[in-house]
Amino acid sequence: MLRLSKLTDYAVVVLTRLDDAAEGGVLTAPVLAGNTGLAEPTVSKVLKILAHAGLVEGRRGALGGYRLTRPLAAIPLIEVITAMDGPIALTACVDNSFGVCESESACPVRGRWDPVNEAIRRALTGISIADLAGPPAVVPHPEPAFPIFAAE
Amino acid sequence: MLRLSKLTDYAVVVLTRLDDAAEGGVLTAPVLAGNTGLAEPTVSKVLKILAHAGLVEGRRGALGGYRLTRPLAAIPLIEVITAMDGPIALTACVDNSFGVCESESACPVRGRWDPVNEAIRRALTGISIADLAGPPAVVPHPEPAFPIFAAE
DNA sequence: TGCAATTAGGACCTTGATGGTCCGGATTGC
DNA sequence: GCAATCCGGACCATCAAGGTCCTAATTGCA
Repeated sequence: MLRLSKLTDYAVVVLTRLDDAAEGGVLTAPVLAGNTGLAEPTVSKVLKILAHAGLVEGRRGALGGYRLTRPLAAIPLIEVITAMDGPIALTACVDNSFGVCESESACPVRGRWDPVNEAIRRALTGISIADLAGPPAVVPHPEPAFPIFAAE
Repeated sequence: MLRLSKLTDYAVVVLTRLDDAAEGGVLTAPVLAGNTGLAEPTVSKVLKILAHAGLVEGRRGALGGYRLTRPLAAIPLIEVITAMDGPIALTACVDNSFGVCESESACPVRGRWDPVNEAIRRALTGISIADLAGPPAVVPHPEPAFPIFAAE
């Protein structure tokens, strides 16, 4: 499906909600869980990963919480995806690790996926979380009366 | 990881090998399995899916086999990915199917993934299988002495 | 007409990653 | 000292992907 994980989706949602915090203020995981409608442990997990990637900052103790380290506009989408899902690599034999592919000599596309990854990487670098969150422009889903999408 | 399935990888390999067939000639699944180093049932599965998508054509009976319906250069990568992995949709709530997301009203990125999908789709449309298979240009993997890539 | 080769279309099982929860420890403010 | 909160990890369940196999349907040839 070429889909990214739900955690990444959650991460984007949490990040946008985290933007609601007052200047310098922090939001706790339970509060964010309430705002997003996600389960609290899940939100915690997402925040921990994001904190590890340096996208958010956690402050412990009473009055603790999380806050963004940068404005949403300064966070490219690819950074969130990389943090949550790991590096973009469409196939196993695409990174420079050899020896994993038993039919290496017979493989005609060896090392050929790199440009594809690059193309996707470029496409994802130009989009920031702010682009995803807003502006509160026209919602491209004007009340579809029935599901157009054919389930896979 | 934002990776596509192995089957898709196999599909690309099989397609490029299928290109080796003489003009109008066909290759059987066992032969292709031998050429690619993949297991025969797996190759069969891939070919069946590709045939269903109209990318290859199967001919039954003795002297049967598979052949390409188009030259590799006329097959965009995205078509293979769509055939093997299904439509490109990064998140569950991205297609026009509603009602699956319980926190729909609270979700600030609702419908916002579409441009992302579009960006990726565009990036993948410009690449053909022929681009992946060849030309037999410089291999971008000149014998790396050690793995540079940090395993996830 | 019968037989062999081959694709077509599934069913089936196994395995691994993902999603999600929980617990103990460390830190901070009151 | 106590309560609130993050931090780090372990843990388990679920589900889709990967892979194999079996039974038709079709085709060419003897």
